[in-house]
Amino acid sequence: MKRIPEKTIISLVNSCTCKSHLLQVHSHLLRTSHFYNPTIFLSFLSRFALPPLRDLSYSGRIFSCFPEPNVSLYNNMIRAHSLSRGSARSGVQLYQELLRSGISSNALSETVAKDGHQSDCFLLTALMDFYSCLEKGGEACKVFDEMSHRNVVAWNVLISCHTRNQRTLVALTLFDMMRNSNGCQPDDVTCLLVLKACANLNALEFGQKVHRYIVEQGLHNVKSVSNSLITMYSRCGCVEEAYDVFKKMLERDVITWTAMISGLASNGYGLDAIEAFKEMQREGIWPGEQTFTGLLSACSHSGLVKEGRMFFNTMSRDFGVVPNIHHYGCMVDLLGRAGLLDEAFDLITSMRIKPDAAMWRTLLGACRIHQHNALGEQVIERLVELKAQEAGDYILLLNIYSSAGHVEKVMEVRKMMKEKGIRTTQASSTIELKGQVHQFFADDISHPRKKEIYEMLAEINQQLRIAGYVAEITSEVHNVQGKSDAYALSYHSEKLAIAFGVLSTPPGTTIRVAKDLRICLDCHNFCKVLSAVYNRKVIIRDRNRFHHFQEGRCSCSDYW
DNA sequence: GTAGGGTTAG
Repeated sequence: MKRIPEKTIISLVNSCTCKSHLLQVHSHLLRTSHFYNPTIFLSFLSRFALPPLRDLSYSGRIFSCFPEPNVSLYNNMIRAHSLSRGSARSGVQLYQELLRSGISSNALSETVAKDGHQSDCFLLTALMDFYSCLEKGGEACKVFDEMSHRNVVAWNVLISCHTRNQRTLVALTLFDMMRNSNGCQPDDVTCLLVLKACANLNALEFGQKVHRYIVEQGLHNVKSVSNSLITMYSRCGCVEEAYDVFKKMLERDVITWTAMISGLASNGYGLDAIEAFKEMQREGIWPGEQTFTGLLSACSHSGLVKEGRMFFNTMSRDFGVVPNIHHYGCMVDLLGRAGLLDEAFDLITSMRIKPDAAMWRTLLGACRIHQHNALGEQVIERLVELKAQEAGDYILLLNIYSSAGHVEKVMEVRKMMKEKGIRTTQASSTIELKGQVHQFFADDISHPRKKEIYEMLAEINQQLRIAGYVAEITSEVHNVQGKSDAYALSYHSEKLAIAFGVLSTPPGTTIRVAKDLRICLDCHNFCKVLSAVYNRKVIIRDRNRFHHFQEGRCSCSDYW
């Protein structure tokens, strides 16, 4: 067979527009050993990685067929991938190849420098994102520090790297740094990244600052920025502000509506969420999978069993959205809270999807509300089978036994936890004052104003007792290794944060507290009575659920 | 061309 010249093959490869043609050329090359020519090989890689094919997994696979890839080839592979969207994600596979071949990931930076690409901004940002995906934030920072020219995308990649790797506070700092620098200023993408960080941190004041910047820069007409604002305000418990942004938008898409519906849902405005869903259809916007997650969670948060059932049963028929694990989870939550535990259990066992740990945990929470010991034990067994049981699950089981008065069973679980070496995580509550975040743990004595805080808490307790508040200490167990529960109960982290809030804000100011675990029944009652006695709105966010306390009432249909 | 908005149940 006549050997085809290299040039011809490359132009042939470049003219291929579909995968099957490329594969034909590929098999011909393998037969003639042409494939192992690095230049031809690279043209192949690029062809697969770039539009219109953009098949990164395939280019990864043919790359791993190459018998002796050298560092330069790896570098070019990253480059080929960097020229396509989602490059860094497939870069993870590439990284594993690198490790197997004995080249360290840091060598990539060196390679890029050696090959004279250090001024290539696109390649370096792709490299940063690549490190970020590998959770190697330090390496990403290093690349950023050594970049001679940083454009706004490089900053955004850095910010996204920190938010992705649980360093949300750093993301906020970077926003300030960018604004104070002489170089590029935050753009729409920077704003939505930072707003997401604010939403996670419950950092309302910082979020408001970003909002002001958005208006100053005229970015408020960018749809994605407005969508992020809606989420930020909702996640900080400010539905009115979220609705305000929503109302002012000139054009709303499915994401806008979903953000608004979910915001209303998590803040306890179930009926408004359903109303918004109907309005959305009147405006001719077609709902998506996530719209239904928001809608069903609205029903579960507000105890709307009939409505939830109706949406769940018709979503697939009327809107073509097949229920996924989140939808089923919302239904289990909805039925469980309503006390329909058997129905919830049947729903889980009848699903075509395999239930995950979170699903069983939802049911376990319902067993705890309705004190259903037998089912609770069964659910724990399922979690053990999944090897997914966590401290929080045993605490729930403890509370199920404890409120049913099964002292022996409580001791049994405690013993089991000790034997298995299960450690509980310490809960904390945060409160933002003048842009500064204060964190409290249970029985915390580390705050500089601890004396005033404890005195204020004692005074609050006294006032609330007069109003009829009785500390509930029998049914709630929170910390197995801790001191006596009665002691720990009166100094829960949220109570300390609230006392600090009452102490340091003028009368009538809303108190906003974020808690990382769930609020207990006693603290819930405490907040209810406090909102009436002190005439203050109290908003507690525990995980993703909001509790709005006002005039002695809470927005939730049940206590959590 | 590289970054990027809605869900994730307790």
